This record gives sequence, structure tokens and C-alpha cells, in this order.
Amino acid sequence: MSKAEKVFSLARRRGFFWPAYEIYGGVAGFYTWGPLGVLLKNKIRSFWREMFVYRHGFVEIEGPSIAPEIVFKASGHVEGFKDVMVSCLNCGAKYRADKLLEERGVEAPEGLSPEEYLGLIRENNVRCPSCGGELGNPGYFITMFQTTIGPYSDAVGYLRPETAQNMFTEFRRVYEVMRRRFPLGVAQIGRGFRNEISPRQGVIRLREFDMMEIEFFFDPEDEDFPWAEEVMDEELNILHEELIRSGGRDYETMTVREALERGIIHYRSMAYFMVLAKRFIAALGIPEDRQRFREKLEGERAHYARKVFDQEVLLDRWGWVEVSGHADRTDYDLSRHSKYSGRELAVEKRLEKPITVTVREAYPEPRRIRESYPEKIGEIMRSLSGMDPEELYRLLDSQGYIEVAGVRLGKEFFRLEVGEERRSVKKIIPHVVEPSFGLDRIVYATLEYAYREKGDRVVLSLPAYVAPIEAAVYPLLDRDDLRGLAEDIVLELEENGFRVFYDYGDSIGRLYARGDEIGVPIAFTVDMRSLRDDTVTARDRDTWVQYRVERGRVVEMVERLVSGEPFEEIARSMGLEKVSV
RNA sequence: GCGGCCGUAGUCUAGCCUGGUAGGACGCCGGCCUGCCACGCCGGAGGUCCCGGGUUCAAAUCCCGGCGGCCGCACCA
Repeated sequence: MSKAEKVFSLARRRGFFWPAYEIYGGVAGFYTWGPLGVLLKNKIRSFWREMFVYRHGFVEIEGPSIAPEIVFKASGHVEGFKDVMVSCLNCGAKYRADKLLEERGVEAPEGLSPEEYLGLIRENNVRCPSCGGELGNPGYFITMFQTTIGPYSDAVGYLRPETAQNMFTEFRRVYEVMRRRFPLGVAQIGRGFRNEISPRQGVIRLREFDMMEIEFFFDPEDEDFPWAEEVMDEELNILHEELIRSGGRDYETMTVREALERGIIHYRSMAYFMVLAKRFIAALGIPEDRQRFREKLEGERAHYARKVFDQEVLLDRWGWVEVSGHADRTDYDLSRHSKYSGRELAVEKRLEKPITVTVREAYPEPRRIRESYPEKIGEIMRSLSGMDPEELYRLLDSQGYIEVAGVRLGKEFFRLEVGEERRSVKKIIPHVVEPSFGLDRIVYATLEYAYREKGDRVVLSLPAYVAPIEAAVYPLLDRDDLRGLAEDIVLELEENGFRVFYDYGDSIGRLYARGDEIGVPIAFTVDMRSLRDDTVTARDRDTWVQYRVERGRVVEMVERLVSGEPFEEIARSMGLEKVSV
């Protein structure tokens, strides 16, 4: 059995996750997170939020999962991810029409209809690559889930394929609410939906999944990013374009400084988020040498991105798998939404020193226009008043006239003003660097790396700060007096906000084994001595080492463990007596 | 979507070829025992044999279709 199978089997058996709708045979690409899975997921989510959002004064929003079609037209998803598919009339295989033509060296303009594609295919006598059969049945395939909004069937909506768009559509308001603080980091954690053609890798590739994304809005000409300083000497494993093209190794290890100097990473902010991503994944128990950042080449990248690094972790069964993506989305999204909505999505940036700019503006002279076109004056003035004076000047300057209401007005109909103006702000459309994480696969990777076997027993060595259940309490024997004391301890831990795995009735070895298997980092056992001196044993999940601790200090011990302190260190600094077994 | 392999208690599986109505291990529940690492003994519960249809006196078993899983191809913003 592969490790993945073992993890899936454990996940199912103990309730981390399992395929959804099992009683109806299941539906590919949909999974249910069970009781332990939800706890683990929540912890990892909070850990991320703490590390990426709160620590930098970023803000989080929560928008709807469904958006009207216009949003995804603006974002480019409707056009970019509506592929024309053709199928082989003989063997039934399906192909993307554009890719098929491209392979044959046939140039096809973008945005052709399915029939036009088929026409080109017939003209060039392109046949099925696998069986040589004739191609037909052209049609669209959109990897977004489509729905309708409200009772009108023509109000098309889509389930978002990424949470990012909410951050762009709501940008103005967030910027305003944040009192125009800039640069601005906006985060969102939520569901994304992709109607994958063939999702197969369990919880690694879902049709509905959780994403944790940040859009960091900044001025590309003045990248003010102080946090980057502290990570300059930190190392990253990068499989960069040059290395890929030379058919090189898995990755090259270099410092952030070097990556920036060599131009492999362009933005300090992106480099910083990549370091953070590395630390985040490492903190979940995945060693640095099992992580890398792979640069996405031209053609692999999404339509909106100029540069992308995928953070990948090495999984037992599937090899390198993406857990986060770091994209330079430029001003693509805000510019597009600005264009489609007609709203300005710029920020005003205060300049350190006011600058003087030359302003060239043109204003119409109504009296002269009336003299020449008395019957059209109303219409002309209505049109001109809606136009930007600077734009008018530019047009007059370049083409010599303005065409409006069917007449050409030359410069003589305008008052031209050229003057100097002092400016202390400039308007910019922010650029965006986006770190984007796939939560479900991160949880899976965490489980896979935590999965250990000790003889024929399974131990989930989850870091204490993400363990779904923080502590276990067992009576050594199933006796009323021992259980009574154990239950008091359970209650005390629960009152302090911890989840407790309380079990009894079996041999102590079996109890320990059950707790280990779901990753409970520490177990307290009440024995006969506990009744005499009010101490219990504290056992470490990974080493099985035990110390005696006073009952009143059990909570303290768990608190310290969960905050990241190693078991042995806690025992030492608390001056605990080691138990020889 | 295509091709190959596969689908049997919570888990892992035997049985399928050569049709006769399901067996084991672990886990689970109860009891006894034990007294710090899935201890031992006794007892027990738990199965629409993925779903639907067909062939047959009779289908887990043979045939067809569907769903799901794994591998390869394609896809993966």
C-alpha cells in the first residue's frame, strides 16, 4: 500500500475526510471533511491567517462565491477558459480545437466559433491523433460552473474559480474603509469551484475547494516593502526558467538577495511572501528540501499573470504538487474591472515632494461654435462637456480637429490652456502580487508528512499547534476512582479551551495507540500513585517518554506545548521527574 | 473523455476463472483478566458483495449499461 493509500484509509477510518455522497456512489471531485479534518483545517487556516494577514496589518474580507457574468468577462475567465472541444467520430476522444490546430502549425485567430474551428480542421485535413478518425461534434467547454441568478434564465452567473475577483471588485470600498492606507494587503479565505474534466487525486484536486489568498496592492514604481529586509539572507529552492530550459535538477538553492539581484524574482514583496510560504509549509512539518518554487513558463501561466512561481511539495504518490501560487498579476484585474464597470479603480499616492507638471487643456468656445453651427450648438456642447479637457487637447494636437455631432471642429473653436500645476498626489492603478494557497491540499500534505509507522502502529506526528485534539487523558485502569480523577482533569482542560481525547476501558497501550493515531501530542495518565500524591504521568506522543507532573500544572504544560515549545524542554524547565518505564 | 486494471462488514482482504446465496484478520461492543505501550481468554454485533438491467431453476461470480477508484493519454486558469 502506498503512503497515500494509508493516509486515505486512516482519514476515512478516523474521520479526517472521505468521498462525499458515498451512499449514492460518490461524485468525483467532492469530498467531505470529517470531525477531525475540520479541526485540523481550522487550525491550519488560523495559523495562516495569523502568519500572513494579521502580522502585516492586512485585512480580510468575505465575498460571495457566485458572481454575475460581467465579473468574469472583465476578469478574462469567460473568454480565457471557454475552450472549443472537438471529438473523434470514430474513437470518441476529445481534443481542444486550438491545440490540435497549433500542433499542425495552422494559425487560428482567437475567439472562433466551434463551427469555424471545425471548418479549419476540415480544410487542413486534421484527423484524430490517436486513431486517425474524422473529427466532429464541436462545442464549448467552460471549466467554470455556470448558474442562473434569480428567476430570469438570462441572468447568467458563475461560481468563482478563484476568490481573487472579490478583492478586485470590492477594492474601492476596502481602500476607502482602510482610510486610503497604501500599500494595501487584502486577504480572503473561501471556496473556489472548478468543473475539472477529470479530478482524480482525491482531496488534492477537488471541484470545490478552499483557497486562502492575498492580493497585495502596491505602486510598482515605488515598491515600499520594509518586511523584505529581514528575509534577504533566507534561502529558497527555485526551479527557475533558465534551469528548466537547461533540463536541470530539481531546484537551485539561493538567497532572496541573489534571486532579486539575478532578476529571477522581480518584486521584494513576492520574494517575501515566498519565504513566508516556505516557513508556513515547513512549520506544518514538511522539510525545506521537500519544497520548491517552480517558475511557470510562458503558456503555462494564467492569462492575467506576468510571472508565477508555484510552491510545490514532494508527495509520496503524485510527486511535486502545487500548494501555493505566487503571481505578479500586474494591474490587469483592476484595469479590466475599471474598464468594464466604468469606475475609477486608482489610488492617490502622496508624493514626498510636490512636483510641477505641465497641464495642457482645451475648452470649447461656445460663442464661436454658435457662429458657425447655430443649429447644432446644443448637441455639440452636450457632447463636448462630457469629455476630458486634457483628452481634447491631445486630440486637437494630434489630429487637428475634434469630430462631434457630424462636424469637425478645428483648434479655432477652442481655448487652449497650457500651464504649470503643482501636484502632491499622483493617481496610479495599483499592481498586485498574489500569494494564493490551496488549503485542502495543504491539509493533506500535512497529514502525509505527519504519518509515521512505529512497528505495526500508526503515529500522526502533527505539530502540537495544529493537532486537532491537544491532549489525551486516560485512567491506567478502568476503575471508578481513577476515572473520577481523570474526568476532573478532562474538565479542567476543556474549560481552558482545549479539546481532550478521553478514553478508557482498554489496556493502556491500546489507549495510547488510539490517541497517537489521530495525532494527540500529549497524554496524561491517572494511576494509583495519582490518588496518593496528586500527580499524573505526561507522555510524549513521538518519543513515548514520560514525566510525572502535578495535576495542577497539566494545563500549563498543554499551553506551552501548543505554543510550540518542545516536550522535553517543557519538562526540564518545569523541573519534572522522569518516569522510567 | 479514451484505453487498461479494479469495486466484497469501519479497515485490509479470500471467494469470481470452473454460478449453488460470503469466510478471515484487524477494528468495534460486552465480560473476565492484566496493571504503562494495539496483552490474553470468552462472548457478541456488524455485509444493499458499488448501482441498474439481462442470462439462468439459481448471480458476489457470466453478459450489458451506469457510478466510483487507480494507472497511462488528454485536461488541470
